[in-house]
Amino acid sequence: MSASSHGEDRPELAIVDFVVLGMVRLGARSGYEIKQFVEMSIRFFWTISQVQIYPSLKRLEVNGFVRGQADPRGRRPRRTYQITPLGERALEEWLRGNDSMPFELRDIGMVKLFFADALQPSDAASLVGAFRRRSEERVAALRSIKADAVAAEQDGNSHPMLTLQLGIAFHEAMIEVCAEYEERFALA
Amino acid sequence: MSASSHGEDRPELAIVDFVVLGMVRLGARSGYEIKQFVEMSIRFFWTISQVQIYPSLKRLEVNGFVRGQADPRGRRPRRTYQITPLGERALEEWLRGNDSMPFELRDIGMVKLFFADALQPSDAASLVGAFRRRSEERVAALRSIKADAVAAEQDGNSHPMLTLQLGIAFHEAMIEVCAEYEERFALA
DNA sequence: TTCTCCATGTAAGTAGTTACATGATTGG
DNA sequence: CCAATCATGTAACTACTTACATGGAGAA
Repeated sequence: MSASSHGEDRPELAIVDFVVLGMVRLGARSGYEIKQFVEMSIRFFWTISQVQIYPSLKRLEVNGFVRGQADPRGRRPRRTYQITPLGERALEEWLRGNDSMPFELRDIGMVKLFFADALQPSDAASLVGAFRRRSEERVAALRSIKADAVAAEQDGNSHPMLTLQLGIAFHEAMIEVCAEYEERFALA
Repeated sequence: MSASSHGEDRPELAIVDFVVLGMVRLGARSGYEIKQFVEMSIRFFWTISQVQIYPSLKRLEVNGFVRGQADPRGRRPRRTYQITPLGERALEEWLRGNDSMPFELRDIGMVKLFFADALQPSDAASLVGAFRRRSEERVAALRSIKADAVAAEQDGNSHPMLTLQLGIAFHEAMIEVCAEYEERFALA
């Protein structure tokens, strides 16, 4: 029943597992740090909740993709992880697999905009304004984490910067289209 | 426990219900047509599966937001729906509520790009290329449904056109950033 | 000592998907 | 008569979230 290419009894990995694996590769050690890394980087296009992380680390360990060891801070228990060569290969394989790159954008804001003709013109206009402002805030937030991307770049990881630029460009495009629309509406 | 403003025993509505309600308002009659409308319009930023639609229509009917009637085609059973004034108000209220417009973008493609430094440079480059091509295809797909947006516009619904332009601008921005990155990489 | 952060976990729920099943109608 | 489309449904599952619980460590 398992789709594992080895036909063994290892748990099948989900997307969250590759995200966790990728973050361990980038230096996140504990589950707690992984959550922080996600919040500082990919949260603009992917989120994971704290609850998902610990079972995920277990699955990765069972598969031999990470090695974990008890690493308490004083009397506070902690478990830290490192990626294994097997894990590196698994991550690469997942990244190369063109099987699973469906375009998947889910945005309630856009849905609301789509239906905005159900509103009074003034309410519709304020919805467009709210949408535009949301993107303005996001651009500011993205600009504020640029230093992290620069740091990653100097560490040999240039793609975080690429996704940062993509995010900024995305929201700038939203702002521009909204502004044009608002202008047209103001003239009418 | 129910958050219904009337404190009654009506089922709480989820996002999918407002999407269905909005589509009924735009003229989708049966569950089948609702699915088609979604595929022709908002599928680029929101999808719903066929399975969700029929329970959703029931919830909306219980709430009095749509009126349904048996409307068979020959011996094939069919149920068609219309939005009620109460439903119009509920939709407007949901659209106006600034409570639930969190930015929610979930894109595996971007996640893969973020982690692409784990790959050999050539593999990373082809991932960027695949990402760019995905957006190119999407722009073409969006351009091909422009006629529908124009038709909607002449029908008094101008916001579908706005979301279409947003989609096009979004992907054009992705293409541009990727192209720049690819150029830089090619020189290195 | 009290607040914030570090660190992990359980339980219960909501949302959404895939696979499958059924059967009528329409057009070539 | 055969394929595509119309039309609805059930069952089982995966993914993800929210709420809650616990407690040590470090700083003010």
